[in-house]
Amino acid sequence: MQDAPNRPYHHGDLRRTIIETAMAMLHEDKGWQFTLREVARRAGVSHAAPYKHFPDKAALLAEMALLGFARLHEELTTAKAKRSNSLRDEFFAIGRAYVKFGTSNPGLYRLMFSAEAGKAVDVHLSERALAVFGVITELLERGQTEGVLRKRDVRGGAAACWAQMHGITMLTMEGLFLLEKVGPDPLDAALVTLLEGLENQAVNS
Amino acid sequence: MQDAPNRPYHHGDLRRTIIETAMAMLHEDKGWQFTLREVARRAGVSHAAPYKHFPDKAALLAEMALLGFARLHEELTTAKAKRSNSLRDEFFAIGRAYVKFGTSNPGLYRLMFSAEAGKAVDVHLSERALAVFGVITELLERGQTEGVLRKRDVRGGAAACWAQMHGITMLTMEGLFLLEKVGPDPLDAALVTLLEGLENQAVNS
DNA sequence: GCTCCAATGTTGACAGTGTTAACTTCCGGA
DNA sequence: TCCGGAAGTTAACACTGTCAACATTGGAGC
Repeated sequence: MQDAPNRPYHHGDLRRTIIETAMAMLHEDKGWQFTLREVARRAGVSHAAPYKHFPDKAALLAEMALLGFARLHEELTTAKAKRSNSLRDEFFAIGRAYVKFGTSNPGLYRLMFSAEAGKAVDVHLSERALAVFGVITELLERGQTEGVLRKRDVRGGAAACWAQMHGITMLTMEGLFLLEKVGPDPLDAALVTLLEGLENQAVNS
Repeated sequence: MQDAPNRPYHHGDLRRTIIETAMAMLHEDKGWQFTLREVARRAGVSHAAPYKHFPDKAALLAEMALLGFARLHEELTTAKAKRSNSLRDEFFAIGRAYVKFGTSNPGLYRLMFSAEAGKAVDVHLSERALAVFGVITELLERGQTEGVLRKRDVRGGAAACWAQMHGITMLTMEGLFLLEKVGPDPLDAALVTLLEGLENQAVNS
């Protein structure tokens, strides 16, 4: 069932095909726009076929956004696993992985934070999106118990981290971090500043 | 010429009318989308009339984005002027003003950072956009010479500030700063964290 | 094994969009 | 006075998202 390659059913499992095709188009067209009809065309079905699987274009977008959060979460956790040394290393690893995800998939990242309808809130309250947020929260908690970070409402700190990473990612994606404006390595500069705002000043090696 | 109120010419000065109408629509429809034809309709002209003043819809958008940067710059400088006390106060005043601008004009703010075409870079290199960035840079420089902020490449610090404010603004606008996730006052928490990352730790009252 | 249902896919249509070309109107300078 | 060109209009083109009516077909129940 999950292996039959050709056309096991009527067409094959559309739904998956549609999502994959749409993802691919999101990747190539940097404009992060794609049309439902074009997706259908590439999938080799008629223009109305997608409506048998998604009530709406917005529904497809929402599903793709969820998928995006899953992938982002995955990348963050693998980045975190790779170096389990100091908290500082972990912090930078996660930060860079986050930004890299955005710059590697600008269309998808955009989608995740627009959602083209009042649905944004729904998507971000989903389990998968919260998992991403959880990675940050967890890191902060660990830092506080270790005494490396100053003790404070973790949620506020997480908000700061999230906003900072999101901001850096968006501005980088858009190509707005121009050398004249922002110096040679704005990403690291921003991460360092953020980290030092979180750190416990007493513990300074 | 610049005062004739009724219909001095063929219709009046479209161009301005078009921009104003589009701005108004951007304000009401939270979807930050508007159609050129609807703009023309409201302006009382035919749907092709705007093309005598703008080669493209993108051109209109770009012009509106520029206008947005001018307004943002204005708000930041007035916020800065109001309290010229400590640098810390000024910092918070500017930060809050920035975020407030975004949340009060979500459609416009979105537009300023999307620009719907490769034109984003052009817009952000414009004089007006750079002026906004200059407000931040200036603040940091002042802080460094006063010794309140630690000495470092100002451009990096400005990048951090910009990213942080942009991130906070976007997430707030989108309604993603949900209490459960992020605590009671994420805006202040983020600003405090940012500021303390910039501060000189020796000078701590 | 046959029958019928419901899921899946197709065709054709509708309203609406951005954009362009051909046409009309009309102001201001020669 | 006349006329060029700017400003506005109309009509069309190729699209889009969405929906209703129709066709196909795989599998559940007899």
